[in-house]
Amino acid sequence: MGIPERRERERQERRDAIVGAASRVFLRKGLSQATMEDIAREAELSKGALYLYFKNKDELFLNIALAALADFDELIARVAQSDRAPAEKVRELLVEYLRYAGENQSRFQVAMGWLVPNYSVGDESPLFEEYQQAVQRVFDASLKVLKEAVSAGELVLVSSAERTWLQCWGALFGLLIIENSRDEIERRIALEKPGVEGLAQDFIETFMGALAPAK
Amino acid sequence: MGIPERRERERQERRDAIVGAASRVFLRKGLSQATMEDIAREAELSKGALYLYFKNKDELFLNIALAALADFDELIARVAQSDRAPAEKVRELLVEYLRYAGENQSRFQVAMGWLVPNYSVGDESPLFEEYQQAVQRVFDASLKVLKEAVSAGELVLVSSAERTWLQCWGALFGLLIIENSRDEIERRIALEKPGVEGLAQDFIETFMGALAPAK
Amino acid sequence: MGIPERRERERQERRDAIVGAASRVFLRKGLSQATMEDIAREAELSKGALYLYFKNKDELFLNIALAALADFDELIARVAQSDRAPAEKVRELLVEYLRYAGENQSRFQVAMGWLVPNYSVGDESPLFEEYQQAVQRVFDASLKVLKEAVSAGELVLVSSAERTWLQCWGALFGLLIIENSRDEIERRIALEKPGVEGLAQDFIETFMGALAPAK
Amino acid sequence: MGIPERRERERQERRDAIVGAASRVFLRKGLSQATMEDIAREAELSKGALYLYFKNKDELFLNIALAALADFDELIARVAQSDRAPAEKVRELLVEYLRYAGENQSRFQVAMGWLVPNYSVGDESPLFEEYQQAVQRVFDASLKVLKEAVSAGELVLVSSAERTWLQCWGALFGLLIIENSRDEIERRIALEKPGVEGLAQDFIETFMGALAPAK
DNA sequence: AATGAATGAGAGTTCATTCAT
DNA sequence: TATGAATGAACTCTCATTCAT
Repeated sequence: MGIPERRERERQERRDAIVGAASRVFLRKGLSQATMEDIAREAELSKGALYLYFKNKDELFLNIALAALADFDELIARVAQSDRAPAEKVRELLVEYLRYAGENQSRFQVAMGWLVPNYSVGDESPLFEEYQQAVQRVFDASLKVLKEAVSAGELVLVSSAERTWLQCWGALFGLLIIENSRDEIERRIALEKPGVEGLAQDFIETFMGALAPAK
Repeated sequence: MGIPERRERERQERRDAIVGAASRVFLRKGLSQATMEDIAREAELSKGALYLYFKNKDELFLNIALAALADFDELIARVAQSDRAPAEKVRELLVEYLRYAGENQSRFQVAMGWLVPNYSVGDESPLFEEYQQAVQRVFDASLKVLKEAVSAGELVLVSSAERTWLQCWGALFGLLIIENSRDEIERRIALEKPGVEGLAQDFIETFMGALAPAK
Repeated sequence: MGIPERRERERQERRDAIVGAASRVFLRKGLSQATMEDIAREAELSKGALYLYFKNKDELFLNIALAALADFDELIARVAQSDRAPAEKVRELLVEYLRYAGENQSRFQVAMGWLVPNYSVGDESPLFEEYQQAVQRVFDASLKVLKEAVSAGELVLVSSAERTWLQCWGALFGLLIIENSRDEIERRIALEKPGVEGLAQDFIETFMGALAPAK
Repeated sequence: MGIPERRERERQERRDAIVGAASRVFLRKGLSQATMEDIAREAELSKGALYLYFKNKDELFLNIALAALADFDELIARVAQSDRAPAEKVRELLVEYLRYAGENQSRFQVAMGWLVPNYSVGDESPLFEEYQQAVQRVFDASLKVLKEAVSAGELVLVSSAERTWLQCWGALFGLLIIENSRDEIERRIALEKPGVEGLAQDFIETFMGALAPAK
């Protein structure tokens, strides 16, 4: 517990603080509208200080995305190794996914934000490839959970596992966007309570119901 | 059909051409990264000319969204007035919605883009209120179609019509985003054919199936 | 003499004005110390306007250098085609070179400035190759004039033509720098009149004298 | 030899090490493009430590120049006090000058760099006057060596001693720049071997030859 | 009505300098 | 004495908007 250790720990804390500040700002404004000035202010630092921790704006973004994807890796592994029945694992995976998205709104949205045109990042960064691989890895690992439930005969698909999974993921993605856009939506549509809350959660039931084999 | 009429007609045509050009550019680049220069070039006009037709970039954006919403008004009315069975109207509505989204990708994405943080526009524009009202109008009109099918006993819902409709709309929204982000996805995930195509289309069947009453 | 012609002419004039302003600033401050702001102010324009005429700072610099090198091309061709005796052409070339350097101090210094470490320009610009080739062309063309005088037996060299030429060029380069640095030098050394004026001119006589064959 | 003495000695050694590191960096990158970070890394120190020894970047620069000028003082004195013939002292001085320039490329370039616009330093520093005086002193001392050779009748000048000396110095300056810019030159001109090497050396012979009286 | 040159605020990024430790 | 994190001013470059023609 010497000085270098404390330095290193503080450095890591500061990095994390920046990542947190940046994801909040990215969530609020979107990648291209968020300025380094905004992020610095949110992190209560000077603009220049950001560059002591991240090479540039793209790498800051990619680090956030990678952090979320690393969390997914872990989440998926935890579910896969649990001792539930295969079909239960699928449900558990979806539930955990939503829980994570709810608890880490900003990080989650940033990680998934590339689906929207102007989020896209230049691919020159050396981190970009790492990021691509992480997306693939997460997709594959979660797909594997579904496939095992199918192999076990616990779920029945109408199309390929990949396509089914994409459909589920895409629908949840849309529903999460809507849940997260509550303010924007309420500025436009008057809704009865409970409004948009829990939409994605409900979808899981629909989805699992549709895959359960007729008894 | 005097000269002022022709003038006015030509002015409107030019406005439409700009709206078309702008939505293509917004689709390609996203709202904040599309420049007025880009739009002018796409419209084969000078930058300055854009300002003769639209007060600023925000109003240009809002006009696109309003154009799409006007198309929806028409589309919904057409379906509502058709002589199909109520439940069929719901299916028809969804199919038409997707068809429109496919045929007018750019206009559609722009109109729906406000759900995503970085698309959001300042709300100072006088057009903004008009836009809000249009969203509400479209939502209500389409919701009415669903409610009629429920009243007719042709569809059975587990939760409120509003909520069901939001769920359907949100899921389709996510799936359309994914279909439209094919390139970005393929940069990250290797997929077997047919990739992301038709995901939303398939979802309609799932959705309608879930609502059909047990016979 | 229509409007487009006038536009084009004005555009070219503006370009030239910027080139002039930029070379004055580059001369005063050096490439890396001169800011686009400085240049804009000198040209009585806004910063942004510079970018309407030149892609970036490097290309602005390279355009100046290329303009000077084009002048050299012409100058050398004019001397080479004159009907003087070969050795006289060499002297003429040097005299003209100095005259040009005197009359276009800033442009000349900028074109030659790359010999000094921090003038150096990134070599990514497509203009850079053109620039390299122009330097080579000027060097070769002027060297040819010297070689002809040698072939004609009018001059006698102790080492290779290339090396002799480099020596002459290098010495003149140093002397011109000193002449152009009069202010800096006078801040440091008290000199009798005429100070540093005409140093390079005098050197030509020394140089030509050293090459003339003993009779 | 108490503790304070050792302290002082160590401090001076550290200063010298920084001066050495800085001149290497200045040589590589030029004054304005060398960063304090670069210098600190080269000196294997932290950025902050540089400021314990030098007030700011300008003073660091001036210290390098002063160090070189002090070396020149010594060099000139050594030559002046040797027991050679006066004309030989002149040659010796030039040879030693080149030797020093070759062996201390970086220090030399920095000391002489003020002749080139972009090296120039603000003249607010209190060291600036000292620097000016040192330049004058070196120039006068070396000029005296030339004058003695002339008085002794061993050299014959066509113009004033001062002017002759400036001419020699300027030409050598140009040639040394060229020798030191080998890389930049080779990026632009294809030269036969030996390229630019020894150009200045050769010039000394030409120069001395031109001053030797006809026997 | 239309142009496109011009503006100027503000973006990302760098770096000399300061300062708590 | 030495560190290196932090600052903030200055840099290059972009772009929505204006305006003379």
